[in-house]
Amino acid sequence: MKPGRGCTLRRTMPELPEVEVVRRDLEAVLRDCTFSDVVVTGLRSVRRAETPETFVHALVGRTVIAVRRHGKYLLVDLDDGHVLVVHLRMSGQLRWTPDRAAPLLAHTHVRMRPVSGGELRFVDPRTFGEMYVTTANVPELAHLGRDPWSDPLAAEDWRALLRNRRTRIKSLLMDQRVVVGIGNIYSDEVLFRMGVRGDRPATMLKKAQCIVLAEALLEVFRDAINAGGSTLSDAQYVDLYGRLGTYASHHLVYARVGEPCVQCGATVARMNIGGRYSAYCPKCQPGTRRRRQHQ
DNA sequence: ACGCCCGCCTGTAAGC
DNA sequence: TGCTTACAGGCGGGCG
Repeated sequence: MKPGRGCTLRRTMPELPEVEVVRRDLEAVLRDCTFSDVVVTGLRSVRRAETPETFVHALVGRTVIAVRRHGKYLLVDLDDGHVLVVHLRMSGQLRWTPDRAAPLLAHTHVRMRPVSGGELRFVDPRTFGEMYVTTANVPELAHLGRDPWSDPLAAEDWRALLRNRRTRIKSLLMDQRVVVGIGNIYSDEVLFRMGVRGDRPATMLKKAQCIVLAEALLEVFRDAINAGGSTLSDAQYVDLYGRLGTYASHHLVYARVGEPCVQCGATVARMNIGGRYSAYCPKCQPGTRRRRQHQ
């Protein structure tokens, strides 16, 4: 029997705003640092490397030039032209401690030590996250689309992207080959502001809705970054220092299933789109012909 | 070529 | 109260 859970959508995985918050702190901490020592205890976190030693050797003695971000990927530029790529996926965290003797959190898989002291730790219970060192052009990320924060899309850009796309709009927003950084939380939040249900075909978006999309996405990202990102009840996402993000309290639909819509009072509902749950307001985000059968 | 769906994992909480 | 089990999620790869 299928359990009727009312409280889904409570998982936080870092999306663009959360990764940007981490990037800023990470750059402040790592810039001009030279790694003296790297300890790998979780093999899965460095699974792309031939061996853990390969990963370690690529980092030891290297100095960090800058820390960039593309979508949900962190890109740490090294002085030899290589790039340390970090993806937190579902449950990964980067944590900084000035004290190397500080107790390790459970699921600490990689520890990176700058000459100047302190320690950067990669913590990841589900081990979906990973890190690897690659060449400057980062071929692994060549298939990814534009970053809508560092390279914002205008309404016309969105129109061009959505044209002739039969994909459901939510799936398209979350398709990292099209634009990077948008996951379940921020796609739901933006779709609510657009007044569009996530299962509508992307190609059906009108010009006015594209204008809202362009504006709402930047506004939501800006507010989320300023709030330190979204941390939900699982407290899965925290920043480099373990601090929680407060943007979840500003969510209008995500993780609010069963609660009244802030705009119209209708009950926030959920639907499955491409195997992912989506929260939406049945009134503010009207569907097409189909009538809802229950409730 | 493009859409869709599985597998990877494990903490959590529903359900007994 | 305690045990079992379904489930969420991003992404890569395989399938249709």
